[in-house]
Amino acid sequence: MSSNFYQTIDVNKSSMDIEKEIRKYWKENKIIEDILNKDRNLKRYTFLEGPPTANGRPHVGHLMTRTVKDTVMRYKYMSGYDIGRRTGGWDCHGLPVELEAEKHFGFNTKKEIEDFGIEKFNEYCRNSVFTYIDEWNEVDSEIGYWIDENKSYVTLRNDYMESEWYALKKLFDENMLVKDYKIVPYCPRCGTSLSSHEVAQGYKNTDDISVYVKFRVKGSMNRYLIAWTTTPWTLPSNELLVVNKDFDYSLVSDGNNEYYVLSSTVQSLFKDAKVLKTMKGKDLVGTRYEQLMPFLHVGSNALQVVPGDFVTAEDGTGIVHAAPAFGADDFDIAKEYNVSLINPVDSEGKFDNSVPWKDKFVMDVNPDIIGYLKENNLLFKSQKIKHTYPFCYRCGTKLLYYPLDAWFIKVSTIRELLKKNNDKVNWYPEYLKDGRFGNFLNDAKDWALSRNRYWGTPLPIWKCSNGHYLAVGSREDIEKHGGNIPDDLHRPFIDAVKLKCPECSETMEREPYVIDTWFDSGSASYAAMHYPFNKNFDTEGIPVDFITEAIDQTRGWFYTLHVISSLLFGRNAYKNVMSMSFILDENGQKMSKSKGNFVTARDFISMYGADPARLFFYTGAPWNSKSIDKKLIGDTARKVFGTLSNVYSFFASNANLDGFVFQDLEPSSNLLDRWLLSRLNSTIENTRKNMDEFDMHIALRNIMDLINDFSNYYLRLSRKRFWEGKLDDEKKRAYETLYYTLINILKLLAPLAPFYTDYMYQKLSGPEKTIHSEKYPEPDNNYIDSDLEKEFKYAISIMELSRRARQESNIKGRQVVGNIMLYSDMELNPAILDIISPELNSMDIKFIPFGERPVKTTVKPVFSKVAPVLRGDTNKFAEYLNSENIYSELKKTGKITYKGNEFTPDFFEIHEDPSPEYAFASDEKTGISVFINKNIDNNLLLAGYAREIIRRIQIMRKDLNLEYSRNIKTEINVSGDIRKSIEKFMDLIKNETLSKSIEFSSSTDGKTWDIDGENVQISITPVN
RNA sequence: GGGGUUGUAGCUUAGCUUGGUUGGAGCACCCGGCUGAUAACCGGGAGGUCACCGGUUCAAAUCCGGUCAGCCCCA
Repeated sequence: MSSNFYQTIDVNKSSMDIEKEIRKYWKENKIIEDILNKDRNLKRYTFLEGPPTANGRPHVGHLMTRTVKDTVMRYKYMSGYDIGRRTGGWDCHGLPVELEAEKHFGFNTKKEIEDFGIEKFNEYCRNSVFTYIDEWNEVDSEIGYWIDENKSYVTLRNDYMESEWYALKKLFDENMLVKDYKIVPYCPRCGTSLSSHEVAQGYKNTDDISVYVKFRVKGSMNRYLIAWTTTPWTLPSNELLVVNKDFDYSLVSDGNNEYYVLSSTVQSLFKDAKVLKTMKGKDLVGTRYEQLMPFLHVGSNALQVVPGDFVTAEDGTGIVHAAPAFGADDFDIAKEYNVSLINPVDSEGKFDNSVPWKDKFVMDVNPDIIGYLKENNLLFKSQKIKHTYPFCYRCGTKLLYYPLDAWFIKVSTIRELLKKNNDKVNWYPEYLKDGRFGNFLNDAKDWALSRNRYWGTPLPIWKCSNGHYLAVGSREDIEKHGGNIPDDLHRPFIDAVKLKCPECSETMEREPYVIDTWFDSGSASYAAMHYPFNKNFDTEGIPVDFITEAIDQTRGWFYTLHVISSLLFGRNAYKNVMSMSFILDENGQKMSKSKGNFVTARDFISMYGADPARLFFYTGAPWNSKSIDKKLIGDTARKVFGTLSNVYSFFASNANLDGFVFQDLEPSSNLLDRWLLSRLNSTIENTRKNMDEFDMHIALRNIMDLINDFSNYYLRLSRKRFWEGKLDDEKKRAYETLYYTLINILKLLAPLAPFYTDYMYQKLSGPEKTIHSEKYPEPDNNYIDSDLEKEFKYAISIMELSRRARQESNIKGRQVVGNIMLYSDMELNPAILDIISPELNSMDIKFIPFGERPVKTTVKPVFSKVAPVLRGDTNKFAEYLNSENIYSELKKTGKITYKGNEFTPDFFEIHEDPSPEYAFASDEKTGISVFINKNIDNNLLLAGYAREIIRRIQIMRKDLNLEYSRNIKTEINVSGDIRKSIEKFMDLIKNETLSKSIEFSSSTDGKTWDIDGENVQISITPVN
C-alpha cells in the first residue's frame, strides 16, 4: 500500500534556497530563542566571546571564527550541556574609533581635537561605534551563529567600566599599578604611548639610513671613536658612548687620522689601514670625547666612554652611541652614571629651538644631520640598511622611543604565576602553549597602561597638588570623596569631577589618561557581568570553558585575559583555547583592504552559501592557513549534501511505494545491515572523540568516509532488497537500517552544517522538532563488529580489483564472464561473497588455494652467473628454459642439467605471470588476487545480451512507475544473436521482469534500444 | 640575532607522537561507464629523490644532528 508520508525533494535544490527556508522556519517557530533561553538544568559549559571592534566590517576570517564557536556550542548543547554566556561582545574604545573620527572631522593632531572639544569628539566616537552593527548581526544570522545578541556585553557602558575601575583600584592598592617616568614606545602622531603587545603588532620591514660617526677624543686633534647608529636624528642628544669591556678593540691609522673600532670590523671598514695597537674594551672606559654637536648643554658626567653588556659584535663598530632620552638601555645606563636627560624633541616628535631644525619632524631631519656631519668632517661613512622597525599599528607612523610619565601594571612581577596558570590551559594546537604563548609569558613586560588620548575607559586616578594619589573603585567612591557622579563616565565629564584629598583635603583632579583598550577586552570575563557589583554573578565560573579567536590574539586578547585573571583572581581565565589561522585569498595572499583583495563575510556567504562555507572551514585543521578554494567549496558541499539528498530520495520513493513508516530499529540479521550499523557506530565513537578534542576537521573526514560507504557500497549492494515484492520483515529491516543511518549521520553533521541537516531532518521526522534539540548520537557498542568491518573491507577490495582487472583487459562491467578465481590469505565469509557477486558478474566465483592460481611459472637464468659457465651456449640455454616442465623439474630434483653442467636454484630467477587467458589484479596489502577468465564463448555472450534485455525492460517498468509485483506482457522486435539470447534465456528474463509472456513481434510500438549496434524494439503492457 | 612552526605526487593534504606492510586521499590530468539510487555522478589508471646532506638502527617519511627554503613570534 503506497503512501506519501516522506516528501519528495529536489536533489538539486541549492544550499542558499535551503538555508533561506530554514532561517524562516527557525524564525517562525522561535527555534533560536527557545534554545538560547531554555534552562534545562544541565551542567554548564561556558563560552566567552572575543569582542570585535564594532566599527569594522566583518570579513571572511570572522566567518570562520564564528563558525567554529557555533559548532562547538551546538555540539556541547546536543551533548547535554547548557551553554553559559552564549552572547556576543563589542569592543568600543580606542584608536580604531578615534582615527575614524579624526578622518571624519579632518583632524591630524591632538591639538585640533582639543580645540574642537573633547565632548563633541567623543560624542561622535560613541555614535560611530555601531556603524556596522547591523551587518554583524545579519552575518551572524546568515552563517547560523547562534548567540543572544541582546545580552552582548559592550565595553563603553558605565557598568562595564565601573568593573574595570574596581580592578584598577585593587591593583593600585596592591602597588601593582604605579606611575613611572620611563622610555616608552610612543607614536608622535597619536601622541600616546603603546604597550609591548601593541608594538608587537606593528613591526615592518623598512629601508633606513645608518651612519658611522667620528667622535673626537678630548685633547687630540685627529683621534676618533667611531660609532654606528640607525637613528641619526638622536645624535644631537648624544651623552655617552658605550663599549663592551670584554671585546677586543683596535686603534688604526689611515695616514691622516686614527680611529678606535672593534678589532673584528677593521678589515670591513678600512682598505689600507695600519693597526697601531689593540686593547680590551675596559681599557677604553673613561675616555672622554668632544661633544659631537654643540647645541645642547650636557652635564659633567657625560661625554665619556662607559661599559655596557648590551653592546654586541654583530652590527656596527662595537661602540654604541647613547642618547638616553630615546632608548631604554641608554636610559638605564645614564641613570647608572648620573647623567641627566636632554631632550630637544616635543610631544609631536618635532625639534625645539635648541637645535637648528626647529619645528621639524625628527625622522625628516636625518638628511640634514648627515649634511651637518659632512660639513664638519664628522661623518666616517653612511649606508642604507634594511631592517625591521616598529610602526604605530593603528595609524602607521614610525614610533619613537620617548621619555614619558605613564601608569604601568607591574606584570613582570608575576611571570611565574602567569606560567603556572598557563600550565592549566589546553591549547589547540598544543605547540602554542609553550612555544609562542609560553615565550611571550617568559618575557612579559610591565604593561604601559595609560594612554594620552580621549575615547577610552578613563584611568580612575585622582591627584592633589601635594602629590597624593587616590584610586576610585566605583561610582559610589566618587560621592564618598566629595564628587558628583556624572551620567557618563567618559571624558570630559569625568575630568570635570573634583574630589577632596583624603590625606590633605586639597582638591584632587583626575590624571588626564584613558587606559589601553586591550584592558577593556581582557576584562570581559568579569566586567561583562558587572562584577563585583552584580550580586548575581560570582567568579566561580572563571575560568570559562572555551574561547577561540585568530592567531593574532595570542599576543592580544588571549594574553590580556590571562594576565588580568591572574592578577585579580590568581588563576587562568579559560580552560580551552583554540587559535585559528587566517583565511588567505585564492592566491595564498593575506587579505587586506589596502591590497584590494578584502572579502567581506556577506560577500562570501552570498557566493557560496552558509553550509558550504562552514564545511569548507573544516576541510583542514582550522589552525593551518587556508586559501579560498571555490572548487573545493563546491565539491565538498556536493559530496556531502548531494549524496545524502540522493540517498534520501531513494529511500522516500521506495518507502512511499511500500507504505513504510519508520517506527524503531529492530535487530537485523542481514550482513549488510549489520556492517552499516557497525560502521555507523564506529564513526559515532570516533567523531565524538574528534569533537571533544576540537578536531572537527577530522570529524568531518570520518563522517564523509561513512557517507561514501553508505551510498556507494551499502545502497548499491542493497538496492534489490527494496524491490522485492512484499513489505516483509526482511524488507522492513532494510528500510529501518537505511533510515536510522541517515538520520544519525544528519545528527553527527548538525553542528557543522546546521541548515541542511535541519532541512533533511524535517523530511525524515517532520517539522515538529529541530535537529538542534536532538541528542548528539552516542555509540552503541553492541553494533560494533570489527571483524565484520574488516571482512567487508576485503569484500570491497575484491570488487575494486575485479573492476581493475576488467578495465585493464577491456572487459565491460556488464559482460558476464565464465568464472572468477580469488586467492586470499584470509578466508571470506561465503555469505558476503554472495552479497557482492552481482558486482562481479560471473557465472562462477570461487576461492582457490595457492597452488591452483592460474599463473604460469617460468624459470629465467641469472645471466651474470650462467654466462661464465656456458659462454656461447647461454642464449640457447635461456630458450631451453622456456620449455615445459622446467619449473617442475627444478622443484623436484633441485637442479637443471644442461650440456653436462648442473645448475642449482641460485642460477635462476622464478617468475610468475597470470596465464594469458586470465585478466589479473592483486593487492599486496590485503593479499588478494583476482583472476577473471577472459574467454567469452557464445553462451556467455548470449547471457550477456539477456542481461541487457532484462535491464531495458526494468527501465521501462520504472518509467511506467509500476509496482514491483505488477505483471506485464512484453513484445520484442529483434533478430540475430539477441533473439537467440532471448529464446535461450526466456525463463530467466520472464522471472526477472515479471513478464507473463514474451512475444516476438514485428510491431513498431514501444521503445527502440540500441544494444551493441543492434536495434531492439521493446513494448511492455501491464496485465493482471 | 633569538624562539616557534612548516617542507610528502602539478595543487591541497593524511601518515611522523608509539621506526617495520607496495607511502594513503581529494582535485587537476588520462581512460571507461546509464548493470532499475546518484552523470555537478560512478569506476579505473598514471604520477611521489617523503626539501638536501650526514648519523643511529637489522630496518627511517617517521628518531638524532647539520644545512637550505617558507610562514609566524620576539627584538
